[in-house]
Amino acid sequence: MLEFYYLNFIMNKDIEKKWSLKWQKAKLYKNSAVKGEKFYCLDMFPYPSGSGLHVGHVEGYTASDILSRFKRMTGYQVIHPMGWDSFGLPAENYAIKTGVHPSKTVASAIANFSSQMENLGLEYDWDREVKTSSPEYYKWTQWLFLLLYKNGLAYKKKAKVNWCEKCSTVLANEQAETGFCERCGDQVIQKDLEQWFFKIVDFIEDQEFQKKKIKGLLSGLDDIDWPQPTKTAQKNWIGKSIGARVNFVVSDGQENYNLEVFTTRPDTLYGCTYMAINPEHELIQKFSSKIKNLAEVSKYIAEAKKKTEMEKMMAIKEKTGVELEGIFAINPLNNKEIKIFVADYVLSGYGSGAIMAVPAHDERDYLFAKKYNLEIIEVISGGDISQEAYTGDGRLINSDIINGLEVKEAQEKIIKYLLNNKIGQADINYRLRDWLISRQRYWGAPIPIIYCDKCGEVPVPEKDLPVVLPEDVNFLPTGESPLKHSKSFHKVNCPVCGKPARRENDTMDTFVCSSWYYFRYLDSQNSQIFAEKANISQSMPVDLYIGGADHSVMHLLYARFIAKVLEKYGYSDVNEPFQKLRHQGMILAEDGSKMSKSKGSVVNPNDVIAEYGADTLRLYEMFMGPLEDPKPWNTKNILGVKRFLDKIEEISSRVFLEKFDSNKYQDLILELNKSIKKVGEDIEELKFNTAISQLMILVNNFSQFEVIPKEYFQKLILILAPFAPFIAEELWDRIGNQFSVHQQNWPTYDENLLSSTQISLAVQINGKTKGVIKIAPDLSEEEVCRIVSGDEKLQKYFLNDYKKVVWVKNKIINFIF
RNA sequence: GCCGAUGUGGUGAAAUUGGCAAACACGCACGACUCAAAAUCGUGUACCGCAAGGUUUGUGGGUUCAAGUCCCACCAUCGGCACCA
Repeated sequence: MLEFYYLNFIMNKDIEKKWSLKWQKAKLYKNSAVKGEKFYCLDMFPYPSGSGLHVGHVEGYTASDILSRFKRMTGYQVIHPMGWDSFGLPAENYAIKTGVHPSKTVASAIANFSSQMENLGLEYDWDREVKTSSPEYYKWTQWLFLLLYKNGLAYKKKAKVNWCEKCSTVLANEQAETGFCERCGDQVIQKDLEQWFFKIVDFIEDQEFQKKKIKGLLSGLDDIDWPQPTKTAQKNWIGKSIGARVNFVVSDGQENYNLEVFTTRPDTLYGCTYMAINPEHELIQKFSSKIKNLAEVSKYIAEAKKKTEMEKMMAIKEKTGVELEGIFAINPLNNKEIKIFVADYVLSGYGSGAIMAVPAHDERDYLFAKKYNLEIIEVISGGDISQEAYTGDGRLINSDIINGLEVKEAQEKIIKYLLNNKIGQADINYRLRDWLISRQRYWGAPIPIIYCDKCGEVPVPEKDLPVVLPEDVNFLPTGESPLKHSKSFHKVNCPVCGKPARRENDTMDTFVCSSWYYFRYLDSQNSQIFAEKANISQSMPVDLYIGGADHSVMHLLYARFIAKVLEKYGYSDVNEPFQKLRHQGMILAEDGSKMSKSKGSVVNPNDVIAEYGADTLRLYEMFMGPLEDPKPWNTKNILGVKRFLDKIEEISSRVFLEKFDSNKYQDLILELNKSIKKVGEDIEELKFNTAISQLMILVNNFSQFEVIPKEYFQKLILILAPFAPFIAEELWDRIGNQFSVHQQNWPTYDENLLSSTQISLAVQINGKTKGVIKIAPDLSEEEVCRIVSGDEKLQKYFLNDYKKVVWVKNKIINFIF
């Protein structure tokens, strides 16, 4: 008993510290010496925040850690790196609040994160570590920018951007979705600014370049093993619409103007009864002198501009607009004059910013037409347009040349007609826009462009990279880029003519930094190139990428885009960077809601480690449920896995070496073999919860024996090792084995033993299970029938003859009466 | 509104992918050890019933010898998107 307490005492902290020091010294996880197939296991690298690792990080990182360890034990050369997504707004905002320079807060956060990771026993290869805010890293982020720039994929244009007054910065569409700044919650307004864009739209479809076929962002999705919802989210985000462009003539009776509109329903063109343009459309300027009610129109436009996203959302049911009196449009099919409205339900960034409205067959146009008493012409039969718009299929009516056709045929015929008469053509539109990458912020990678009075926009020569982020910057937001006022930063001469020039003030979106980091891991020290192509060929693609579902769209889409750019220009030969992707589900508070600071329901992994130890935390999080499901935290349940580990430790004191009679251990041997198989298979499929329950069953088996042969116990320790690396190492040591358990091979199991074991077969009468019989595997139907009819308990069911037997070998026998 | 996911005991969950529903844990109850408590160990624990037996995977229908699993309709919860013509 005394010994037992002693064991418990030295568990946890002491052994954890002891072994992690030893592991570090031994550089256990460097795989350079190992032969065998590569396995690239990638975690989404964290943003090193001041609050440290979250239990959600622990979940994903433990999962990849278990798999990496298992893969290494089964002979793979595992690449399992970690790094820091250390540029970005949070560090800068924190700096603004406290006055402490971001480089300092980031450095201490990284120190904290890495020590937490070490405490958790995560086996990263720290020689590969990258930090996006270090000049050695962002040099290559800038190089990447230049690669895109040189190939016409990075360009500058004036654009309406989402602007947050409080943060004094441009926000990506994704960061301003609600109409309020994602970071500070302030209202987002629209502002016209010169901005840098990456041409992501060019990579939506497949392309050919120098006889190479580059698969696009859409078709590439077919080749990868990702959660279907994530693929669908990407597809929807890209938002491909197939339709036609139609030429409308806009006129005031004298002067004509050609206006093309995009539609997915060219078949409904005869039902077009008005046209609507967005409030910023150039048509208004063009005809300003001809619009009779210009004052009213201007007022509407001004109001529309002021609308918050919130009000716009409310307006989904209540459409507004103003007719442009004095001008009209002509439907090119029937030359009918139709009214033109300015309406804010028409988006400026999509298509040409103008629509042909078909109230009978479009819900939005229907609402608008009802409100303003506009004509509604039914052109597709099948609905009741006195009640609502009909968007389904049917035969065309009131449509001259396409009357009687089905929707699909009508579309084809109309497109042909448009083309023949030069009034339109087939067209495709995407919801995805080019990627706005400039930020008027300090804590990011500077955009490597120089402006010269004489030579204009000049890219920084590659030899001058990195363009170092200056330290002498007042990073308090002023409405302009903080870099604008750094003297040292702008002390530069034009690389072309040598005259004094100025640098670009903007920095890059942090998503640019995180779009290529998985390449850098493969050659993190290289100062000549972002990553040697040979290294890339050898190690890419990533075999498993684990990270939160919150990155389903942005990060993953941008990373795929950049990978495709690198492939196109010959720097890599992978098209899809992440072969398999899995998300860890969100860990919720005990009551099933999101963990929140204000409610005080956030669980700090440090506390759990302090109380129960790292192995317990790892095991608990993996035992909670399926990796991908959202799961509520339950402090009580931690005890279950804690007891399980204590039990193993207790058993270890009963391990002995002497000769033994294996016949006494038949059941244990069988369970051990079963477990080696099942745990291995479950890890491979990321089903850690069931792997652990099998380990528990096995341990319960062990605990029934007074004395336990070392041979068996050490196999248990081996299959436990990926889950609970500290305790496994400690017990491996205690039973007298050489350091380290983490350098051993995964044990093998006896397939013959498993397949020759008796199985239990369900016996059903009329489809209901009435009993179970134990039989040898692979018995025939006749033999099983004989056994069943001889079975005492089942005999009573066989008073009459049965009509039919359903026999599924090794599974079930069903007698139908 | 649209898209997606989920729904199984008091709780977290499992179910070889159409073949014994509730494995493994938590909790609870009772018992052992203890002066006592904690810890630990043992037994029980889906529901109804003393039992034989019957019922049960959000609801209603269907396919099948057999449905938690497949099909149809509906309901609830969670997550994402926001007028993309």
